[in-house]
Amino acid sequence: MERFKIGELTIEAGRTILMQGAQSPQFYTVLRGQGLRHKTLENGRRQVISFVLPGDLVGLQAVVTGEMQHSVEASVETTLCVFDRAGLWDLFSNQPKRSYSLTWLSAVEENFLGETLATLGQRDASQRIAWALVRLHERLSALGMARSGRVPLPWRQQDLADAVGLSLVHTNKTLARLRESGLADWSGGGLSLPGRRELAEMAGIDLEYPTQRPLL
Amino acid sequence: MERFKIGELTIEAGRTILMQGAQSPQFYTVLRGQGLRHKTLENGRRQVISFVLPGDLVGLQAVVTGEMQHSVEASVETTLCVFDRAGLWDLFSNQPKRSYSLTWLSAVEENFLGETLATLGQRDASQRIAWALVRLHERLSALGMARSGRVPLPWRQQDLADAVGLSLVHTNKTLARLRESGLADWSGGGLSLPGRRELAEMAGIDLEYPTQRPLL
DNA sequence: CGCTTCTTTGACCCTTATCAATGGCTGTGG
DNA sequence: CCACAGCCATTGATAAGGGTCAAAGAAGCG
Repeated sequence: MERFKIGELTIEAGRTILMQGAQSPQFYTVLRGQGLRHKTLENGRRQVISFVLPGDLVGLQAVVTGEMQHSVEASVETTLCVFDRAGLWDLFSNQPKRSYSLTWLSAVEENFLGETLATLGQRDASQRIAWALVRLHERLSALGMARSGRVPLPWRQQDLADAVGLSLVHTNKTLARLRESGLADWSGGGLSLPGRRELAEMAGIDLEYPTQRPLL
Repeated sequence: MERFKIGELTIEAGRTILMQGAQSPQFYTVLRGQGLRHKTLENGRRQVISFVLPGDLVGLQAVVTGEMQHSVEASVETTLCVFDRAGLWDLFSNQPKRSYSLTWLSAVEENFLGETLATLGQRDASQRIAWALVRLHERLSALGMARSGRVPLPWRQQDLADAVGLSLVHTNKTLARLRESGLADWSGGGLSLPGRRELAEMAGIDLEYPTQRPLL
């Protein structure tokens, strides 16, 4: 793999990694950090497509499609592993295992987007929030980023709102309700879920589903 | 490619191709026909993930992830090209070009899901409907399935409603408004868009974006 | 020709968006 | 060290978009 790796890149918090509309000669893998993908519509509204965590692939779209259809930004300082567009072809030619992993990642991501779609399309406000919190907590825990049940959640309420398709105000009020009922505590950039089970049930999530991801 | 192709499979209208929760030793490519992917939630509600058209890949998810997270059904008689799970590995080992196409397809699909997400999250009812109609018309036309501007749309209003996250009733009323204003005419299983430009503008779609797809 | 499935329409109301302010925290400069 | 600016969270009031319910047409089908 080292052969295809050009180098590492560290991006400071708040900076854009890839811009919607941009072409990119490179794509990345996240080594450390957290970020988000988002898309800006013509009407000025913003949709957060997904939250980006270590192990995620970023920018393959631009390499393959020619142009990014969404932006990716770092929410905290983030370190990326850089690969070259040209290397991608080498990869497919000489590293069937690795290219398979790549497709694997794509398929899992696609799968997750399908679930997100179902959430936006068919669940009400509290279910959406519960769903997002449980999934985030789950993924971050699986990455070993939990410290006594608390995982880092460096995003703003506005980001979550844009992710689940709710207004900031309503997101805030829904979060407040969850906090009061002792199910979820998101504060100071950290999240813990004392009522993980209840939240999962509320959102209609099957907890026994450990969606694994391969590393490149 | 023929080496990996096991055979062809024809499914009659209304039948399920792949069931949510099922494992599948095969995956498919659509040769002819139309269908839809949908996901059923615990609360009984249904989300249509996407509409399936010729050239689409179906069931790669089950091969890669182990289990389908959504169902796929044929809306009209549909012919599939069948590939074997084992063949997939051969493909990656010996056909870099083809495996690249596979990833390509995945990436494009992922991209499209992102746009769908933005639609459900950030657009109102008429924008969603307009978006869906324009996109469907666009893809079907690109596939050469248009006859004097009219493309086959064999789905029910309920399917469209479940795709864009609206109720059947509201979808119906929104469609009625579009019909009265002469922008779109969906009837008798066919769709024509006299007001394609206006609809695209209403939905905030960039029409100059011909999302191409490779064939396997 | 009766049955089922799908579309259409009207009435009512609930969830969520929007608007508008206030409060809290942090960093910066005087 | 305090005042001020900026960003984000919080809260209340009001309104609207879309959901739900219910029932009546249409249309395909055995």
